[in-house]
Amino acid sequence: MLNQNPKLDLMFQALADPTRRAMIDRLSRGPASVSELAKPFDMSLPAVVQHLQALEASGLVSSQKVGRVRTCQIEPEALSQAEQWLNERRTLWVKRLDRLGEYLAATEDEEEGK
Amino acid sequence: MLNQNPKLDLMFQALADPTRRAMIDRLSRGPASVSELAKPFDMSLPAVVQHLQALEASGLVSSQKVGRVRTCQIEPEALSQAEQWLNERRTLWVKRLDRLGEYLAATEDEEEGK
DNA sequence: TTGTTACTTAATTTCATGCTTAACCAAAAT
DNA sequence: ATTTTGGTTAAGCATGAAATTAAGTAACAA
Repeated sequence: MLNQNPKLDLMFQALADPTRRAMIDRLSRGPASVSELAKPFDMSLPAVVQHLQALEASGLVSSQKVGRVRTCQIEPEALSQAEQWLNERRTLWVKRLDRLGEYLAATEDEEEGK
Repeated sequence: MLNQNPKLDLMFQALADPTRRAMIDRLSRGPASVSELAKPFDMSLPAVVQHLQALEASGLVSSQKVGRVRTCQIEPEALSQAEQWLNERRTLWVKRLDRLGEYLAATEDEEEGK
């Protein structure tokens, strides 16, 4: 079938979870360690790390370990890809609506011209 | 802490499936009936309808039934909401990076001035 | 060197998702 | 009136995702 883009699957899947969106929200304000990221959540650390793995697998977040601390940050380019997918479809639709509107306006003018 | 916006859960969840994205892609080119939407997929009709229900539950797609034909279309406002969520976080991050860049440039100037 | 911090890995349980077939309904067509 | 078309409902099944606890490792601190 059309449009096999498995990276988008992983991105939107990652974004579907409120915990993971909250993590992205936190990271949009600056980098954070795993335990900083975990702090707001009432959830075990391994659970948080699994969410983080989903975010990294999707490419939305990256991380490096220095000493024993893993620091995470947003990958804006990946966010942008998801954003663009949505934007392209939406504007296609909207432009179609615009053309339809113009057509209707034109045919109304014809009616008036009779 | 959690779940400020459950509608976003449903939207991103809906977008995570390639079949459903292909449906949105199709609908971005204009409205379609259920069986038109189903045609490209090697999948039973009930399966297609279930995907459609996920799209409608999320608000990304709406439909009306006339006679025995259900016609579906995109809800651009919903697409836009998902788009905005991504855009806000990304631009927050990017602006932060810009400020950091300016700061670094400024401290380098100081070094040079010594 | 001993303990604490900051994760990491593994095993398990529970619940949701995506798909199927079968049966059903109601509008159109013949 | 009967059949076909377009869609709906229901039940069941296989898979995968989200969480848990328990146990382990490696860095750093006392």
